[in-house]
Amino acid sequence: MGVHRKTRNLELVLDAFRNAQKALSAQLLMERLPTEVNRSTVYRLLDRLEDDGVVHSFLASENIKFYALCKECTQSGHVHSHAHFQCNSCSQVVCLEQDVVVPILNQHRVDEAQVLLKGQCAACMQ
Amino acid sequence: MGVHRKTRNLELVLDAFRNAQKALSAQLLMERLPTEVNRSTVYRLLDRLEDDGVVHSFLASENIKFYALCKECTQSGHVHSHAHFQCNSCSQVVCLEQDVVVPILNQHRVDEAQVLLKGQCAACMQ
DNA sequence: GCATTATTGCAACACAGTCGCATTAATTAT
DNA sequence: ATAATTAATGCGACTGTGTTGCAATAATGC
Repeated sequence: MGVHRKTRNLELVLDAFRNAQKALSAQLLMERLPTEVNRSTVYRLLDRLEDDGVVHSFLASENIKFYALCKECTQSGHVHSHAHFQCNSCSQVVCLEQDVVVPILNQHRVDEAQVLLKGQCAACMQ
Repeated sequence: MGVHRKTRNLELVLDAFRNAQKALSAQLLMERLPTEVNRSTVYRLLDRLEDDGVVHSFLASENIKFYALCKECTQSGHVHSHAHFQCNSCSQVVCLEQDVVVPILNQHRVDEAQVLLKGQCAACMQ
């Protein structure tokens, strides 16, 4: 787990993710924190949490990195064959249950698959 | 096709993609152009080519947008269920032939799937 | 050739994310 | 409990990708 101290900021970040129940960008995360936390600190916390297998990250629209709590990851390596969904209307991002069938390639060795499905979420289709 | 003029820069960009035979970021593209072309111009050309269905774009590592020539796209809409592969060692990005099986979701309507496979390419495995 | 207007280059900007460094605070040893 | 250690933080400056307004340039149609 590396060296860690149980700081207030760390708890705030984890609480935010638990309450959100979805993926958050650094920006969205900061907006959800009850007290202001420095931008650098937030990025550093996210990096650490990712290293420790607590959250995973992936890219969504507009070149923005999203983070979400991991369910099946260990520190030794992230396992993220599950897909992510982003709504083109409200931009919300969620982790999906579905695993993605990673094609077998003879020219390359695939270690990881990042899958982002885009479309409309239930709320925005009404 | 919108309104277009056959400019030297446009030809240079298209030639670069044809010669590259792989996906390029704006940065990589500029490095491959025989004469210097302004950064804004390059981005504007890429936007236009994407609108016209000539190239498609997707995000790779480090939040960098890559572009590649389209083979089956029309102006009316891009079709990109094929996957992309990026090598973790040399960072090269290529389009794969394989189509991706997009899972069926009852909570969302999926319009598009962005799939980035990451690992090691043949050249880097030696 | 001339007029029209798309394209270009420039400079300034916006934004996500990073880094060095001095300060603060969580943990450990005494 | 107090002091020492060092991880975590905040700040400011910075990097890199991508965008935008505007004046100058050049491709096209006549």
